[in-house]
Amino acid sequence: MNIGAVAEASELPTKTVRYYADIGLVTPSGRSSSGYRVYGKSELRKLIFVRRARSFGFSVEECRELLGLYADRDRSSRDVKRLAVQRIEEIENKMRELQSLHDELSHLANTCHGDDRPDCPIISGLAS
Amino acid sequence: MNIGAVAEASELPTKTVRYYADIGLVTPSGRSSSGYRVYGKSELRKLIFVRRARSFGFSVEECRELLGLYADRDRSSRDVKRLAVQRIEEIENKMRELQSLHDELSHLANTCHGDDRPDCPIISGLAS
DNA sequence: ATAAGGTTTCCACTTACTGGAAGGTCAAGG
DNA sequence: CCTTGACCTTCCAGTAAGTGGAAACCTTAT
Repeated sequence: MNIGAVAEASELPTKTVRYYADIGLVTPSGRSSSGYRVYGKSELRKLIFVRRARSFGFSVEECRELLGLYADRDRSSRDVKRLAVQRIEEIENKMRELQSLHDELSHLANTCHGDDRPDCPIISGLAS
Repeated sequence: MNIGAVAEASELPTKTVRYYADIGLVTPSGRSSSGYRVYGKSELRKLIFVRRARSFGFSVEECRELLGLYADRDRSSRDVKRLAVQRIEEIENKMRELQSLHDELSHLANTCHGDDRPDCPIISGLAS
């Protein structure tokens, strides 16, 4: 598989696949005679894994760690669970923050008449 | 006020205040004879405004726009409300995403025994 | 043979700062 | 008067995770 094919199969932009190769996160299995990156099934699986893990909010470095655990099936699941639980807590914090942001902002927006008058509770709310 | 004072008063890092000056978001009212940035009450108000708007998720460029509206009290509140409503929708989208992320991830974490056994549903869940 | 499209490398740009180095300034204490 | 320490200046570099573009090479089809 060339980079375009593996990019499509993994649902990642070509640029991103190349970037992952550059940073050594998922390296191609080899190069063609003309220098094209060549990927196999196992790299494809890793790329899909990374895409999903990234969408779960794992950082690239965490993906690297996860990929290490993934590759080494002798590792305990404890390490993996630790990472996941940490992520869950971060997500919960982020959601709480967003909730209060949302509440404050919609309160302001609701009290704003949104017409041509210059008075705006959003502006004064932010300023106060 | 020197930069340290205005930074403390606005609850922003000095570096950030300097950065805002560099990008022309909040420029000091002048410079002292020795080249120190000098800030007045009006700049302090703007910095506080920006800090709050940033904490609401407005980008720096949106802050610039907001600051323009803020400065020009003849502007209608429609423009401001438009920005705010847009932000609220983005926040709601983000929260929905986070919610499904959270649900999926906690499902995986809950089914993971988290012991020394190498089998891990999180890993296989991400891989599938 | 040529055109289209895929691939290569390299470099710059993005967001919103943050850290650090080298050096100038200011106020207080000895 | 001198020094010390806190504060200030500019400039350079780096962060995360890519994205965009340019110039040139490769492959495939017509």
